Amino acid sequence: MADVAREAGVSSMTVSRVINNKGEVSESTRLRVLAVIKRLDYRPSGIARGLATRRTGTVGLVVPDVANPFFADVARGVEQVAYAKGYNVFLCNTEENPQRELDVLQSLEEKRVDGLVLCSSRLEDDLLRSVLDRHPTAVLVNRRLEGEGVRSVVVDDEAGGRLVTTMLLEAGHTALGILSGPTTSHSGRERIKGHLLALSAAGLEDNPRRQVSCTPTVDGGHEAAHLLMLASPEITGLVCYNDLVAVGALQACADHGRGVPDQVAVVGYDDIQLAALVTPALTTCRVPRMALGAQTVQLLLDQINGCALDCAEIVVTPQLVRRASAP
Amino acid sequence: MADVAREAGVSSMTVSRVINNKGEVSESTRLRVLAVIKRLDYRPSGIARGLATRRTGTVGLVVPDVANPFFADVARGVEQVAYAKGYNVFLCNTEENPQRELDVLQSLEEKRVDGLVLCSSRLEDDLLRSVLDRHPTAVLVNRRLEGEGVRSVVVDDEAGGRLVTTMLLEAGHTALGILSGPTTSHSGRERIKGHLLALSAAGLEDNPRRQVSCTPTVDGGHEAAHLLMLASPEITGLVCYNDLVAVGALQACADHGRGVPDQVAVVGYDDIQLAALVTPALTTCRVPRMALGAQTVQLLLDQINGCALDCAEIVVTPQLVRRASAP
DNA sequence: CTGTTAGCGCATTCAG
DNA sequence: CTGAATGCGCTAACAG
Repeated sequence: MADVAREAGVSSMTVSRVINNKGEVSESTRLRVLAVIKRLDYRPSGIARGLATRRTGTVGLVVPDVANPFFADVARGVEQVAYAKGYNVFLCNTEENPQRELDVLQSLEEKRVDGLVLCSSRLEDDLLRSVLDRHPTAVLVNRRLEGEGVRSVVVDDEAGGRLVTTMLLEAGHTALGILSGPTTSHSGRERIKGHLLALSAAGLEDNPRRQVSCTPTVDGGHEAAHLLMLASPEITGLVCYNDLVAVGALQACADHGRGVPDQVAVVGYDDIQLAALVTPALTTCRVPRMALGAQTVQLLLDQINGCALDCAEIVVTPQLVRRASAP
Repeated sequence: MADVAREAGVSSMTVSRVINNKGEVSESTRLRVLAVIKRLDYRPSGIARGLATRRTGTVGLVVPDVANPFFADVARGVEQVAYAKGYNVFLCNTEENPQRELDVLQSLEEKRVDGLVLCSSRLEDDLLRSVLDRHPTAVLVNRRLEGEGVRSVVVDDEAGGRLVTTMLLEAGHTALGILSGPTTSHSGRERIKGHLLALSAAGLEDNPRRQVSCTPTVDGGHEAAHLLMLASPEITGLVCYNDLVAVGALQACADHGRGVPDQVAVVGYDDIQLAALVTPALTTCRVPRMALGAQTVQLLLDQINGCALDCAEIVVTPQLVRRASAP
């Protein structure tokens, strides 16, 4: 920078002003400085600037695993708007390991990131709170934390569950089965809640015999659907925990000689790549993952830049993706 | 840091020494300093350190799109070893846009990254060379660049093509068809080369009638396989451009009433998630994507730290994944 | 509109 | 084994 200043016959302060478009600089000197910058191929040091301004133009993104398509999409959304706003993002995997999560959080602190997007933290409330206290600002994804202004962005799985069931109901189905996945899944329970809500909203009773849990795999869905159709042959619609389960259900329908969607409608959840590739293609429910990431950084950057939003929580609603396996 | 020094009754220099384990420090003072650091919850500023040492402990990872499973896996491998070595990684998407690639490369330069992993760069040779000149060190993935020491890590698709064909040959098949994908694909051409090499190594002649190009989709594979089986019914093995094409081939075999793998063996390429989920599960060829990322940063960090490796290029070889659709 | 002074928080170099 | 002086490259706060 000193070189630029000397070559342009000005002080380094003026160069700084030109670079940052701050303060008034006469058009003539600004052009002269710009020319020298170009000629010397000068790039300001973000490091030095960071030291002087205490803002680094970086955010940390902490995810369990980028190779998981869900977080990969979130990461893409995050990177996209960060780029648009002139920020760079540090990507950190925790591998579901709390110790590693603490490690990366500490290293991000040392890197002096301006903000943090923390996805599905595995840390306990108190620990998480104390770690977050050391960071300027943070937004949580898929996790809530009571207390001072830690904002969250969460997925409304109950709404998702309601969505798919309502659609089936509106298409005229009255006997619905649900392959509800592992009983331990929190989001799974939310979806069941939504399912039941939709049922009662339509004036239908819940029939426990039509609900069966299963492992969240193709085989799990296959077997569970088989049992369900045996026990309750009147069923004409199958709500599935996720797309893999739905693919299994498709296989079971084929075994039973029941056409999809004519005799049985099948609907999945997640909208993984596979969903569009099977035959018939799956109608399913997708959480807009990229948008989720995008909204999250948006919120974060707004907060960093003082545009205080008073919302403590954003909830993202899943969307129905209509394909061939159901109306 | 000054606080720590004062509290511990030493100079800041001594604090610096204990933090970095450099220079001799008496055990007693080191313990005292460590205690104060812990008590004050002190975290050294990577920014200040970076300004003083000209090393930031960061690397840039530039990919076309993290949401693409291939690059997501690479990213995971990169992050993994970077973490192990104490580095943080900046993730940047180019969205296949050369201008954006230039942008992120510039911003990474301003962030003063210690090194760069650049995947599938879309920049022309000269431009790429000039950009790379401004960076301390860089490793290219899936791209070569003649000239001074720019190292590359590339996938050996020819070997992959040879691998699958050789396996089929060794299983006793002598009449092989190949659904070779789009003629414009570079890696596709490499695989065909490998296929032909394997054929001639086994003393078999190339039969052009048994090769047909297709779009790299399920439908493309379906149609191409159909035509191939019609024209050359003697074929007992199908080598496919990728897993989607192979799934299409599976469908065509079903249409023709030919059992897989008994009457026709089918083999895919890539090992996408779908490959293990279809019936029969696909035998396929996988490039070890995470390992690719891991090896690449490894190479990069070795170079950064002066462990001069004289290899200019690492080539990663795909692996056979044996499942149900072929021996 | 422009320059000066000072310091961001640390590590390097040299003295003790 | 420890400390003092100096500078990394930039910007904030004032002065002109």
